[in-house]
Amino acid sequence: MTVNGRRATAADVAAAAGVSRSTVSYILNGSDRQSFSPETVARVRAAAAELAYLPHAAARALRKGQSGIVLLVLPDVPGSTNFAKLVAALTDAVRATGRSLVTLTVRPGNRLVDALRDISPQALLEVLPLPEEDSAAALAANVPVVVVTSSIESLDRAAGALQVEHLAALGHRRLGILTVSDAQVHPFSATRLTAATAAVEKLGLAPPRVASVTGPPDARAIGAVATTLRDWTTGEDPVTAVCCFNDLFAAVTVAAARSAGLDVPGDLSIVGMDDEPLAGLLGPTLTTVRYDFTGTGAHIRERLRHALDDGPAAAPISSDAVRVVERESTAPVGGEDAAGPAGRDVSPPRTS
Amino acid sequence: MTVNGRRATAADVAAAAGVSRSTVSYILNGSDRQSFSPETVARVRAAAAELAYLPHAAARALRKGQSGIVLLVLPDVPGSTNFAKLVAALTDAVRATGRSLVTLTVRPGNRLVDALRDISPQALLEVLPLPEEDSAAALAANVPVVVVTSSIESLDRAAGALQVEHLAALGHRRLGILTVSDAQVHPFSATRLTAATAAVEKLGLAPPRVASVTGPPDARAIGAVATTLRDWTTGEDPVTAVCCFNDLFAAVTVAAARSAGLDVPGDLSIVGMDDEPLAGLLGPTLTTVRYDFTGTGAHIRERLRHALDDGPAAAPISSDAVRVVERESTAPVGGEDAAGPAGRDVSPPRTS
DNA sequence: TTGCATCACTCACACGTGTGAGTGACACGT
DNA sequence: ACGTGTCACTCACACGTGTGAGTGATGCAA
Repeated sequence: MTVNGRRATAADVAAAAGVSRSTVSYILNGSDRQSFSPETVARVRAAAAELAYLPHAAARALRKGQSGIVLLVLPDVPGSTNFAKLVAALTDAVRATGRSLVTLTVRPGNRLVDALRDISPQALLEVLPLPEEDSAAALAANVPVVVVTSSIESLDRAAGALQVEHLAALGHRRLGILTVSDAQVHPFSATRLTAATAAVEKLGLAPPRVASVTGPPDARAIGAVATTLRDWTTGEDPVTAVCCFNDLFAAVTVAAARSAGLDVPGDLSIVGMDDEPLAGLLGPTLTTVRYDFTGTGAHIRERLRHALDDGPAAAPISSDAVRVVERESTAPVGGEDAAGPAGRDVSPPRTS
Repeated sequence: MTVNGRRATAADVAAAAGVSRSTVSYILNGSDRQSFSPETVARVRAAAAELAYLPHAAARALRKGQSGIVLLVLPDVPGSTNFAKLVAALTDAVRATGRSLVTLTVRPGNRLVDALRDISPQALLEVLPLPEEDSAAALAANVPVVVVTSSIESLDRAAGALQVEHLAALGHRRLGILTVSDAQVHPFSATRLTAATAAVEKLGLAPPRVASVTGPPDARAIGAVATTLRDWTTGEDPVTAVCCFNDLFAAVTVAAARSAGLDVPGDLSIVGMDDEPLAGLLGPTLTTVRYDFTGTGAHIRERLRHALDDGPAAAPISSDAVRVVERESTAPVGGEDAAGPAGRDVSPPRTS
């Protein structure tokens, strides 16, 4: 409610209830060091409700010395399922500590240091390394930075390994690994790549072929990948399966395979990552790796409590929150049927 | 820089420069009502830089009565390209008014009214209707709400019409329109649907068949759409082309057509919407409608200036920021070749 | 000298909270 | 009557800014 044009303050509530402003503050914040008669409490509560009183966040932050705002700094990446799922999990995690998570999209012309003049967060969550200038500003403003990337790392490691293990279980012995050179996602791509190569070694497979794609997943990329695939699949000891950085580039690889005259999964199995919604609707439907961020959310919650509320140090995160979604784009090595296994999650029903 | 454990304040800068705190404030804010000697200005600037002084956002907000924060309230929707592009455009638009945009993800257990205890935005941007409780809270907190949906509406209208016009230009006279019943996206789906039906009428086509899909784009949806397609394409005056709510459901429709024994685009042309990154990588690649939100950003900027800075009322938005991306899933009616036109944006190269 | 304007700067208040310290009234035990 | 303790509540400060009003010094015209 607004009282003569301005939003209601604690003083308005106090006046309406016939008590002092301190009384209002004590009652609404429920201090255990003060006591008030039940009828006063009721009167204050009623007045607050009547006026729809909401304490002014800036004033509260100034007085308490902490804002209750956790700022998630995101680069300006195109919408990805995993980021959306991650944001949802982090939102819940921050809420569970009694704070609020808001997201800042950092892009050219909108730097973190600009935003810090308008918002004073209690902590920063960063999922990708901040520009030097920005982390310096965070340091100067005395805002602790919690690096989410390190909490996801174990998931990425597990995911990279899962791709390889899945293909190895299907009998593939010679794999190709397709990574990307985009600097923005380098933390993820590097982790997945090293995990995949480590898994190859651990399983005793042949040394993998590795290639890196530059630029967006478009026609040019398809051409480039097609060239790579022709190279990989000719000669002796050809590659029979490819691990891709994500579902987008897996789709690129499918298209490239087609243009190179390779059947998927007959000649080449392809496994993606992230389980984008469209992955189950491609032809062939895409085998991929799906992330579950609920464990990550819990882990970040503990790390926040440690950093902000003097809680105990967070335990290492478990990495079993990642699993293969088996669809049509992978098949046992040497399998002559072009159909592949029926998709486990999504498959066109054959009902008449 | 932190001075004895706390972040530097204007008082620290003043002490370092040997002036009063007011002088620091006046110099750093560049008031034209006060004048200072050049050497004092230099000394203050140097001290501020030395201490990496950043004014406390909450204190500034409290004093000025406005926070400079614009809060974009987003529902918990899975990552979509259009939302990501929209957020980027809005970020720039808000920055152009000298404020900062942050995004709040509203989901069960994380209501706007909770967040408003931690953050006091100067304005709200809503892209989907807020729950009653939340808009009441915004009203009570005296925070103006700028409805983005209404600025996008003209784009949605143009997009819905474009789907129909594109198919009509290919000679299709009897269309199906596939919308969704998800309440969350109802503002968009409703606008696109009415625009499409209006375009059908305007072009003098046969009355369209309309169906609504419930639930996510999964196997169940494919089955349901397949049934619908069989109905639409049998009997006299069959449907030869379908407009879909977005690319996800267009992909569902492609899969459904395949399971119904229909060739795309030979028997049925399908046009999607949003130009998701994967749309150009499906088989067949998807003809779709692509949004450009730069005009929307400029419009929202003007509306913010009107609402917050006493600027003039914003002019109506132009709606030419939407265009068809022609790929393989649409073809002239009755065309017997299953290949369709070569994708204009993305097509697998046929080089050997 | 006096009056007045300009310059360079400082004083002091207000924004809306949260909270430690204080205060008057009352009850109770001695 | 008097000290002591509890109850119900209020006073007053501090958080860090932005800014209108004020102030002493200097210059300059009369």
